Amino acid sequence: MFKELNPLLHSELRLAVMSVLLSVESADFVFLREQTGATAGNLSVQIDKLHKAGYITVEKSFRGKMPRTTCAITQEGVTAFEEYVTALRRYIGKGL
Amino acid sequence: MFKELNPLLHSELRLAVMSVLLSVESADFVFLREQTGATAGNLSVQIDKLHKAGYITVEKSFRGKMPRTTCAITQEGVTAFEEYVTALRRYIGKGL
DNA sequence: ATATTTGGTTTATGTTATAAACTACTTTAT
DNA sequence: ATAAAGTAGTTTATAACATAAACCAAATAT
Repeated sequence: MFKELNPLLHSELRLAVMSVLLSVESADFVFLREQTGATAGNLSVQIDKLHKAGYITVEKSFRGKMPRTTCAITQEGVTAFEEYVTALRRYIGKGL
Repeated sequence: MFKELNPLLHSELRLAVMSVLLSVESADFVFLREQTGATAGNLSVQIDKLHKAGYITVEKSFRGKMPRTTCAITQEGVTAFEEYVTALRRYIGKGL
């Protein structure tokens, strides 16, 4: 009856990160922190989990002398997100 | 940008329970266990949380000599669910 | 009589989310 | 030149959560 909700996506912050990345092509750490309102620590951890799952890419570079972390969603991430949304429908009904 | 997702509802099993209760008027423990596929222990705990939050009513009675637990969603529960779904929209976009 | 099933609850454990503390470095003010 | 403050994160400690396993009480089947 109820399909499992991908636990990697069923997390408020990770879901927010994916949501932002779906709409912007790529985003750096600071932008994600601002958009999601998360603390840097929490964001760092959740980015790592999404990265290890293969749902996002993470590139470290320098903007001038300052470090910079840039994230983007992968095709795998897009697919996983879509499947999550589909599964979620069962739970929340036609309402959404 | 992202509204908080009510943590009481942002749980796979509690969401499934609410989903069932939204569609059936009332349901007993066994029915909920069957529909959700949850273990009895987990279900017991989650029903308790939803009850304490005022989202569902829990009535204990006997069917013959066997105990029976019957649950139903409250108006408060319906409202909370609807708000959860609304908030969720922000995260999952038009996709759903 | 004893073993199994039913309908649960309680408790123990592993997982998760999160904040707080920390690292490393840069910029700005003195 | 040095100190103070800011930037961009990571690591770690803790609290909350989900879940399974163990348990209880009564009924039913063997």
